[in-house]
Amino acid sequence: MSYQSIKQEALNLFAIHGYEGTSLADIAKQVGIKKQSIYTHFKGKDDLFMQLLEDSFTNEIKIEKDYIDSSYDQTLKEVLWQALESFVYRFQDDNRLKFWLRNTFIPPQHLYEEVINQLYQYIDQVDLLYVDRFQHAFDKKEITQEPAVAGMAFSALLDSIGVELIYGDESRTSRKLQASWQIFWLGVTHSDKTSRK
Amino acid sequence: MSYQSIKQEALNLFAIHGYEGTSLADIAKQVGIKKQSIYTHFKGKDDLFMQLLEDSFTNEIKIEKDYIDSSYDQTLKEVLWQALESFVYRFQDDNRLKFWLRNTFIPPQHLYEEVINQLYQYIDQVDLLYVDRFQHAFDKKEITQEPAVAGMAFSALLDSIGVELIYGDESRTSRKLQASWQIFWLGVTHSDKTSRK
DNA sequence: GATATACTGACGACCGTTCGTAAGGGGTGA
DNA sequence: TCACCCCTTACGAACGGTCGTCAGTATATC
Repeated sequence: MSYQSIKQEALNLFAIHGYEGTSLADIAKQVGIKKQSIYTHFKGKDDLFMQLLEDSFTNEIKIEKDYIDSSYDQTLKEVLWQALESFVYRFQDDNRLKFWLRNTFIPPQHLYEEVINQLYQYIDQVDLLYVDRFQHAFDKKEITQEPAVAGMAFSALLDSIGVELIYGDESRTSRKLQASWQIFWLGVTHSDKTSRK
Repeated sequence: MSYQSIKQEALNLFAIHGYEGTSLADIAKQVGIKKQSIYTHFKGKDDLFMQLLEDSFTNEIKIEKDYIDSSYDQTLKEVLWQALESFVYRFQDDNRLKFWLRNTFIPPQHLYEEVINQLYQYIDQVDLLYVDRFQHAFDKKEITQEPAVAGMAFSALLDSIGVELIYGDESRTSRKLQASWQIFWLGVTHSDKTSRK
């Protein structure tokens, strides 16, 4: 079924070259059809793009939710580190995450509203998941810093790894991940009571 | 002189809409001339873009260097916090930083090599500046973690703030900056003993 | 025959770029 | 002072391309 093929190839191309950098002719060529045939399955370029965005949104939310929900019997340290590792792995292995990151970061101008709307939904939902998980760890005295603060800092850590992944230098990504993680974990488990911001 | 005007307006547009999202006609319109007139001053779109990139590169390097060089009599904590604040301020105030971040993050495909080359030069030089500064602070026992690790972690912090700035939610940027900074500073000053400062 | 799918052909719009030309100012020599 | 040339700057017209899109048609399946 070329409906799926079109989606697959479009996802790959949009992930690498972005919306403006990918033409319908490029997509059709990858699938092995003519660009006009895309209109049999989609209303147009915007429709195709938005369907992919919604798919990715649903997919990313589900992955995060499943992972966090099934993580309450592990230690927070394990959970977070694995989350970081799987983030790196999925970025390199699967174009869906790359598509999501790239096109929410730099959306096509005329679809900005709709894209950013989905992005904010995603951020809110994921943040909620993490805050709950951090609260749980805080109650179990795994961390000493407030769950909201620790959650925000972890979210920032994920962002910075995303940046590094897009920049593309693997060894640098690895070093930065190691360093950030080390400092982060020391920070959230800090025990000096006299310390304040 | 419209040479400067073209540069100025092109910088603004490239910063907001990116390379592909900005046409020569758009730039010319902002300046108040026709698009053909741009060719009086520049070889073409690529030439204009690359000149802006080099300007921004030089500018960013100089700002960082001047700031770090003149910071050795302040405490590291002050220096880093001010660096973060001025990063946020400059991003919102001046399009040059926005241009630099956006177009090194997502460069036009056919200029990828040249752009990424400049970016790596920038990263290397800035990292060097920071590592030296962190080493200085380490020697003065302002931090407990290794300078290279602390520097990397701080660089990651900057990246994550950059992401948040581009996402555009101001209150969220502020909260994330606060949280990340708090965790970061606790992390780099972490000690096994529960000693007061 | 109805339906789903993919094609040919063509469209208007916009893209970056080139060419020839016109306007303006400054310096020069008569 | 004036006429001349040069050089910079800007523009109209047009080029070859690519873009997303649409209408009409052919083909295969059931």
